[in-house]
Amino acid sequence: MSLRDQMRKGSTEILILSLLADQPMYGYQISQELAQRSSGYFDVKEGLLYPTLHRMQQAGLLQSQWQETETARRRKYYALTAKGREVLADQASEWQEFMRHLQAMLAS
Amino acid sequence: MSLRDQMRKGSTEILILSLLADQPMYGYQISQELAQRSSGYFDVKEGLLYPTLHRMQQAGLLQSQWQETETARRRKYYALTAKGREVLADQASEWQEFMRHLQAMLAS
DNA sequence: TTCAATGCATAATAAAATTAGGTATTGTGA
DNA sequence: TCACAATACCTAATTTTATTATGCATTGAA
Repeated sequence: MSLRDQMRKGSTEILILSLLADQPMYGYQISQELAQRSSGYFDVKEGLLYPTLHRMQQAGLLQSQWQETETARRRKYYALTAKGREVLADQASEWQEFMRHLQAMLAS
Repeated sequence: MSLRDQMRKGSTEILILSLLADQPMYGYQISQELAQRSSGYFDVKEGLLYPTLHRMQQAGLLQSQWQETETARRRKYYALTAKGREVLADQASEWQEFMRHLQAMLAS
């Protein structure tokens, strides 16, 4: 595993939660948006994305809904639940705390 | 695994490298120093610490040396190698980049 | 008409964490 | 004195989260 891959461990959930706070999205769209908004930095592979979405739904953070498009291509849209919003707020402040501590350690 | 534990994934190496940049330390001291300097935030368990130190030495980032104390308690001191210093610089900037991107995603 | 892109998914494996144990010495309070 | 906490090293079994590699199906473009 590369250095960059390794340090991204654990950030997948907050990224997804953060994205979905804007609006519901489907899996493929989530991966595209993450890459686009980070200029390619965040690149969540499918083998990680879908299991993570399923796990988060199982945990009650997301709800999903199949939607048919005009072109008959099926998409499963995910949206934050109330619990998902709570967890987003919690995780965001936890990440801030983590980054603050890490910054301090790197600075000294 | 708790939320905090999860997000600390991948940060162990940079923390160790960063600490040892100051001075050589032995394993137990490393864990104590990390906890103390972060007011208890960073708490690297022994089951992670020692295998990590061994792996980093294997990778040529650290060199170690047994030292006997006046009380006959043995300590294995670890010090950064030249390669370890390079890797520290690399990882530090990678972490800065990661945090910058994550901040951006959380802000939007 | 083939091939890239879209869109979902799972399986096998790897890396890094956890908990739980083991060994041994030293310092301390009841 | 003597049990127990702290110091100091280590490994093993397991869990979590990542990777790569698949599979299936539809759509769009060269």
